[in-house]
Amino acid sequence: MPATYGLIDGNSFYCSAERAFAPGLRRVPLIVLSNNDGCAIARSAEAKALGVRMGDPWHLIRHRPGMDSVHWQSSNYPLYADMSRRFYQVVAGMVPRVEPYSIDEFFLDLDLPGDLHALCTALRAEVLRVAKIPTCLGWGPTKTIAKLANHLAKRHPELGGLCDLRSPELRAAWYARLSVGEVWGIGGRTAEKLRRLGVGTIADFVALDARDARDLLTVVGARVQLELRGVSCLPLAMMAAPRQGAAVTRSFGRPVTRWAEMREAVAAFAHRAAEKLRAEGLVAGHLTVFLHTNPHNGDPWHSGQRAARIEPTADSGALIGEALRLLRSLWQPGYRYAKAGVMLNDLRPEAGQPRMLFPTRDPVRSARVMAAMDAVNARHSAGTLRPLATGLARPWAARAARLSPRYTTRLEEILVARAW
DNA sequence: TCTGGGGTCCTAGGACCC
DNA sequence: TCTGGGGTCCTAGGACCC
Repeated sequence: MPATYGLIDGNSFYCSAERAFAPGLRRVPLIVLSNNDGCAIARSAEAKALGVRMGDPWHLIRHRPGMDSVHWQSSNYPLYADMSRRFYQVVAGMVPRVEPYSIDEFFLDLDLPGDLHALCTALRAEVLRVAKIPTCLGWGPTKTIAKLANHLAKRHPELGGLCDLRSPELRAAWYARLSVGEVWGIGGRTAEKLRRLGVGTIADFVALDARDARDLLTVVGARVQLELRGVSCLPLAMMAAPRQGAAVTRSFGRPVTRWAEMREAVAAFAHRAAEKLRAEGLVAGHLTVFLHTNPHNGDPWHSGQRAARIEPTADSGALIGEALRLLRSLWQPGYRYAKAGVMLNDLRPEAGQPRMLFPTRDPVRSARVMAAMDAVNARHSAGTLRPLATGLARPWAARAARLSPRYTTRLEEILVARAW
């Protein structure tokens, strides 16, 4: 187990990714909106200074004073995924043991010889130079402390983007000043529960009797407490754990009221989920479909969810068929549906699946058809070939009014971008 | 008019089974 | 008066994370 864990993450990662290819965005307050151009999910420092908060619905705050200087972008996940890959390559080139934690964060084993401060400074500079992503880096004896150190590096610019929490004395000083809700794994609900019991700071929480921590917050909270005390419970996992599920869920660009539209949307979600499975060589033995109306706008509420065990498969047609069968039992006309989704679970490797005694389709033929479709879509672009059930016009598709070009993965979009 | 998507883990009651 | 226990699966929801 490493003696020192590090955490490096990108500052306002999606904003930084947008700015990497659009110098004109570098000096303006910038936000990136969630799917459907809904909420602010990334804000540049300038946008934060203007009071845009994480998760603010843009349509509710855009008319506030000062907001007209804020530039917004639709989210562009292929771009961010590619920027993340570049970020990772730089990090992995300088640190031997790296755990990808999220699209913009990596845990590091910093149990390395030499001047740690100098290494971390060089790492940040190299990520900025090569991947064009500004970062912060924190480190300490456990992952939870590294996460806290990273949080401090971000919150306190005077630290120069770096924060070393290896010293117990330094940690104690910060613990006394910081709210327990700032700890990784202690969310708003838990922080409020603790506050009502007189546990306000991290120092209060660390001083809590271990049995009380466990009784109050289960094993999860007990582990957080141990980690904050400097006892490492969370190892570095360089290999990603096998995924347990694959979900495709979307808010619609406008309310869906017609069965034909809902059927097409759910078929498209099932097809996309099937593509995710095939990309990883997995099949699913369990499928869930859900739908619901808008919980925010006063529309009559209706929601439903239905699941079924299925013959393990990654075949788009088979999964669409199962999804639509479940959807039919959920559909109630007369409602304005805002969102639906398909979730696949009980995933396992396709290879080595036992042969069904009475298969309902020819598995060899299915695999050939899917492989051919995936190959065409990889060579041309996603959605070039797809099951007809997923619809042509797609009136339910999410809004994305200001999508940046996929600078790093689509040559034709760069050419369009240059013509701007 | 417009309020994200995709994960993980945990809990709880009811149905059903042996 | 006393009315089993343990397992799985289902639906639903809560909490947390990015």
